[in-house]
Amino acid sequence: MAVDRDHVLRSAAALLTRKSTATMDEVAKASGISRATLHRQFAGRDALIRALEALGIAECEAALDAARPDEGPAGDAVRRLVAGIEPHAPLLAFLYTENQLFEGEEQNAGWARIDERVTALFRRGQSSGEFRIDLTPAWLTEALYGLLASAAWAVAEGRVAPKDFTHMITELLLGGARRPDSPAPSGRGKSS
Amino acid sequence: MAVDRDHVLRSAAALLTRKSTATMDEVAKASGISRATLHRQFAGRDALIRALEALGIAECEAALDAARPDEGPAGDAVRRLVAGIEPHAPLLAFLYTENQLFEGEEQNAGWARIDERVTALFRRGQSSGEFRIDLTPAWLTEALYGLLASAAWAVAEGRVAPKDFTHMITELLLGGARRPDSPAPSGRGKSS
DNA sequence: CTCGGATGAGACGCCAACGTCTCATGCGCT
DNA sequence: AGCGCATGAGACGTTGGCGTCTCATCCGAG
Repeated sequence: MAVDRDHVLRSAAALLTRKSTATMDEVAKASGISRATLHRQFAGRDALIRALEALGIAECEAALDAARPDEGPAGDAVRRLVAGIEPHAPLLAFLYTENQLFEGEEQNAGWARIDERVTALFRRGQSSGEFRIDLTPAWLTEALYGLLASAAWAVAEGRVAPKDFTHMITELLLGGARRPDSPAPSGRGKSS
Repeated sequence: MAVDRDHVLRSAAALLTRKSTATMDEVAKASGISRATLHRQFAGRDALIRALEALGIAECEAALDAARPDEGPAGDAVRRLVAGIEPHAPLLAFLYTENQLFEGEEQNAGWARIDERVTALFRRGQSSGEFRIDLTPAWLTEALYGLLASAAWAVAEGRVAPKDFTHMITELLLGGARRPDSPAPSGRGKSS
C-alpha cells in the first residue's frame, strides 16, 4: 500500500470537480496510478464517490469547528465559516450536484449533522436579533450551499476573481445586493 | 405527428428535473409514449436535452421580457423577474447543473444573451445607486442562478414552502440575511 | 542475492443504455 | 369498407465503461 490514498482522493476530487463524468481510467491517470491500483484502493466508482463524500463531510465539519459558530456575532461566524470552506468549495460543489441525482437513496448522515449545525448558526443569529426572521434558517442554509457552489463554478470559469470568493458570498448572503443607504429602498413603500 | 411535442418536452422536463439520469425509456414512459415514438420526435438523447435547453432559454427570455427590466426601480424588476421565472425554476435548475458537465463544448448562445440582459439589470441598479457596487454584476447574476436552483431543489424536497419561493430569493438577493436595523451590523464593534 | 508484495499494462466478459429496424395494431379520414 | 399513417412493442447490434483477472516488472527488506 505504498499508494497515498489521500493523494488519490484529492486528485480525484480535483478532476471530478472539473469533469463530473470522468472515467475511472481518467481518475486513475489523474492520480498518476493505474486503473488496477485505483480499483485496489476503492472497490468501485461508488466507493470512490462515497470516500469523496466522506472527505467533503470531514472538511466541512473541520471548517465548522474552526469557525467557532457559537462565538461572537453570528454574522462574523458565517464569515469565518465561508473563509474556512473556501479551499474545499470545488469539491463541495461537485458533491452538491452529485447529491441531486441520488434521488432515492438516503444520503450520508454526515450532511444532516452539518445541516443542523449551520441551521443552528442562522437560528442563533435570528434569536440575537442580528438576522431577520422572515427568512427561515433552513432556507438560509440552503442558500449558503447554493452560493458556495455558484461561486466555485464562477471562479473555475474565470467569471469572478478567486480573491473575492469569501467577500462576495458573505456580503451577498448577509447584506444583500441593495445598497444600505439606498435612495429607493424598495419602491413599493412610501418611506423615503 | 399526433404526438404533442410540447407535452413530451414538458413531461421530460418534469422527470429529468427529479432524476437527471433518467433513461430514454423512462422519459418515454413519463410522457405516455413509446421509446420508438420518442426517438421519432428527438433524434437522440442529445437532441432531447438540446430541445429542453431551447425551451428553458425561451422561457427565460419570455420572463425577461415580461419583467420589463428597464422600468422602475431595479429591485422591483428583479422581483418581477424571479416571480416570472418561478414556474420554470425546476427545469432551469436541471439545465444549470447539466451545463456544468458540458465542460468542453460551447454552450448555446441563448444563455449568453440572457446573461447579458440580467447583468445589465444589475448594472442599471448600481448606476442608479440602488445596488451596492462592491459586488460585480457578473457575480450577482451568477448568484441569482444559484439561488434559483437552490430554491427549486429545496422546494422539491419539501425543505421550504413553495409559496415562499419568490420572497425568499428576492429578499435574500436584494436585502441579505442581516436585519436592516440590526443591533450589531457587522461585528467588529461590540455594542451589546 | 532472493523473496514477497505492490504496481502497471492490458485482456476479458458483462451489462446498461443507446439507436435502429421491423412488424402488427389501431385510429382517422375519404 | 379501404387506405394511410402514426404508434407501440420489441428484437437486434453497438458502444462505453465497469469490474475482474492474469502476468510481468520493480523495489525494498532480510
